[in-house]
Amino acid sequence: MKSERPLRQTKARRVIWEELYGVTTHPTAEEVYEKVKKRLPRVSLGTVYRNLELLSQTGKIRKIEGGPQKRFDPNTENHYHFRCRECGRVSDLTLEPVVEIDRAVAQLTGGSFDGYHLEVIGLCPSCRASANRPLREGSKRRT
Amino acid sequence: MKSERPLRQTKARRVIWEELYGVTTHPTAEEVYEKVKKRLPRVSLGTVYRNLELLSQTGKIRKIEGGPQKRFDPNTENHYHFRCRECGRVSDLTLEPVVEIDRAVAQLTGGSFDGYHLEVIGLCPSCRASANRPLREGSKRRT
DNA sequence: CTTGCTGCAAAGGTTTTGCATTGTT
DNA sequence: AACAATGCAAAACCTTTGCAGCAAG
Repeated sequence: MKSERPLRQTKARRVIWEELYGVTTHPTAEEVYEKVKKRLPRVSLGTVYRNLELLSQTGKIRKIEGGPQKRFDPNTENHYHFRCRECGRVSDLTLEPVVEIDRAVAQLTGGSFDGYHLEVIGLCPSCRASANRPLREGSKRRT
Repeated sequence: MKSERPLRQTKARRVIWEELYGVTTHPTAEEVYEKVKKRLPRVSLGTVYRNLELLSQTGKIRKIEGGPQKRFDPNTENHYHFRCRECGRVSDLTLEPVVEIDRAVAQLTGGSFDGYHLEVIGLCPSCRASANRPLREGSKRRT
């Protein structure tokens, strides 16, 4: 059912993977691009997008949709996310998987589903702190 | 903390709400626009976007992010969604809220969060059916 | 009357894509 | 030598926004 591809090992691909591996910041494509560019100055944004897409299709990373930009997570294990409604940053919710979710979802879909995504929305500690100040300027930009 | 607005009752606003009320299809802004245009031919996409945003800010509808386009749901009660990885359509998962989720999330965030969204990814029955056919053509377009 | 709302169109931000060239296998 | 992958730039997509006129309160 699933055709396999050659998947050549190229410099760009390797560096993109290396820059993603181990980080817990869930960077956007743009952020990955900036990192990679420091090591491969001639890399293009398009290449970064193409590889992030490929990597997530082959299951090596996870694509996180839900905000204005897609984000990418090298951690493909079953875990949950917290998204700050103010700055847009995504962090991990490190709790052990709620077995009730898996059970309920499996029952509901008759067992046929690829996976699920649990995302909690709130104010991150940093933004909560600045929210208590008089706020001199509107905080609009998402980072 | 929350300033209230006048919120005038305009024709566009009312029709947008009426077209959304009661549907379970989680339409995109474009889809709402198409519906509304049949009753108000001069309505503009911008107006639809502005009102959908306003309606979700005032809590009358729910904004569903997660795909290439935002979708809108008149059902603001706590419920979960199923998204087809093929056609992109979103349907409701009608199970009673998994109390364990609320409990776990509350514990994890120290009780401070706005809400959460559980989205299951899989193949909808319709797309599963066509996936079993020889498939003459690639199915790319999201609807 | 006041000012929020609208239509229109232009701009904005993010992601995708066509094409000639380069790099892997 | 084949052909996947890249860089570059243009295009595609979805959403937001400025502005002048309209309309709800």
